[in-house]
Amino acid sequence: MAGQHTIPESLSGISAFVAVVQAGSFTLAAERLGVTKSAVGKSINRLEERLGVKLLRRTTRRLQLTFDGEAYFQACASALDKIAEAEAQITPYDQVLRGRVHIDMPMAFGKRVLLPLLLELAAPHPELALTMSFNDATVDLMRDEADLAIRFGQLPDSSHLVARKLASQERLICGSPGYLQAHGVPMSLSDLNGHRCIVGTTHGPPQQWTVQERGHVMRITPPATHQLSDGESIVETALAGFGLCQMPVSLLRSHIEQGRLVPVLQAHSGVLVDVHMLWVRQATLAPRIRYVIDQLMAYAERGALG
Amino acid sequence: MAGQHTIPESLSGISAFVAVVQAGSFTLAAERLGVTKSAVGKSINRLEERLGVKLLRRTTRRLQLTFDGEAYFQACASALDKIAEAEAQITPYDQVLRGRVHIDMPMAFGKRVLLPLLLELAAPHPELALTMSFNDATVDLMRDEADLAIRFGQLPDSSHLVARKLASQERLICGSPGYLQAHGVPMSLSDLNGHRCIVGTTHGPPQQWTVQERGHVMRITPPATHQLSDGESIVETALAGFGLCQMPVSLLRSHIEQGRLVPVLQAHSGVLVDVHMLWVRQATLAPRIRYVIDQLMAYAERGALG
DNA sequence: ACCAATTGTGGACTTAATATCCACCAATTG
DNA sequence: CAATTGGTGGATATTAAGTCCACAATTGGT
Repeated sequence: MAGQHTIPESLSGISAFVAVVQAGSFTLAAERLGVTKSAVGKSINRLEERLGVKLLRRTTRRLQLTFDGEAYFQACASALDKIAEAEAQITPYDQVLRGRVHIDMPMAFGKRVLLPLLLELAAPHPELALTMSFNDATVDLMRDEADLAIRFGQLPDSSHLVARKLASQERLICGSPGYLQAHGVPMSLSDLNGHRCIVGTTHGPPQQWTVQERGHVMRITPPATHQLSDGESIVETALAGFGLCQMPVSLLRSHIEQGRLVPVLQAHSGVLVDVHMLWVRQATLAPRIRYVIDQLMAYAERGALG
Repeated sequence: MAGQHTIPESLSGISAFVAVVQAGSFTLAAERLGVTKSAVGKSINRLEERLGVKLLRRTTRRLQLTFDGEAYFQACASALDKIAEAEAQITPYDQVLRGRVHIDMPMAFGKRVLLPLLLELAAPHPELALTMSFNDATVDLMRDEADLAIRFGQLPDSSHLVARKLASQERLICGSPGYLQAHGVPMSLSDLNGHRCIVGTTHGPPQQWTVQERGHVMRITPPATHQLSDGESIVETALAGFGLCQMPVSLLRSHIEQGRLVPVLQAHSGVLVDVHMLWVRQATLAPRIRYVIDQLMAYAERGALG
């Protein structure tokens, strides 16, 4: 975002300078930094020369900041402070990641897409244990129930949650060839009223479908022949020829490729729904959780969740 | 003030890291930093190794910050920004200081004490010209009248002025031997009522004297036989035997040492008055002014203004 | 008032960090 | 499918930084 002007010419000497001011003497500063006083002196000389001003007035017994030194010190000290704080917050990955991470996922997407990836990322760390729960409830406050949640669609925006987008999924409306032969292929959204539709339940996958008409995204309520609380079962039901369903493309792709399901109303689908990863905002996240987050982000970047 | 925890282990690699994130690629960052991409890569590897976490996910074509990298970058970028800003504010002393600096000083103190020092500090810089004006007015708003003012006593606290203490001066009450022989030596503060006193004027040196009684500092108004607007003339008048005066010790020392003036009421004097240097707060002070400030502070530190 | 201790400086040398140069691999693009 | 672009890694070179002295200056103790 910002240009390159935000990078100082060099940072060498700054540590020494701040240390000296804080210590009040070259000798003590040198001790704290674990170098000789000579080294400290030269560092500061170099810094002063680079900046073109004197920073410290040295009178053998007492150190005093010059006019410029004062201002420069204020800036540097608080800057270093900030960096030190950031470094302190970083808990290095243990050589061995250990412990348990609980991930809560949508039923179908979780089993089909995420589960193999999670097993793969955990494999190199024998002491890393995973708890994977499958849950299609759109709202899950994960009160100590999970470390990580993956959710489709719009998010409950609460300030104590962190959300990261993993991918965008297209939702498709489709039905089995047998069903479409028997009931006809819908050509417009209003045609849906003559169809059998398989939808979710109140606390499970959405009961409404998201579609677009001439670029406008809208939600419609199709005639709900069957209601199911489990996304995977919805697909199964559609496969068995009991009606149309709208589901993320990742759950349908293999079936479509093998001709067991046929997309319909393609002009009205193509609406993207985001997949997010959520976790509770906290000062320091356990390394094992950070690891899982990072790896999932890496998979997402590679398009493995598409 | 603060401990040594405020200094990060090392700053090396941080510039490179921030540059890479801002540039969005190793190659572009390397170009901006004026080094090879290899160097940048290694810098960041070292940094990651030191911190024990990966900061960047490198996928050959696209860079992405890791969880830790994100947090670390925020801290580092704003820290470097602050340092860069501080460095930008520093105008290096020109090799040759040039221009004019106007210093306004108390009459007597300025002529006796400051003038030689100012001439001395200006000597190495042939192109540095000084304007020195002498003024005993206690309040001087120096509206473009001077770059620097030196003042005794309490300050007009205005937020757009910067004040730096140069020294503490003792004020002594004294009279000439002749006067004291004629009028007697005062032994208590109340004795002053029977004496002839030489004081300042409303817009010149103080009309009141500052004394202490059993540790309490108080201001008294002595019977003002003569009023003079010029501190130096006050001393002259006392020397001539016309009464007692209270003046800073630096203006009296030589006279006392030579026996031309004798301190009285020593138990009640010894009240310190601070000497301050004042200038108008501004973002960037001209180097020549900063130089004069710094040098005067240096003299003060050495006790040359005592 | 002096001696001793402490503190910053500077020069010659040494060490260690860091950059370069090159070849290589991986991913994208026309 | 070459050609181009972007990151990595090893061997080598270079430069930056630190050490180790001896020294000068200042101060505190007795």
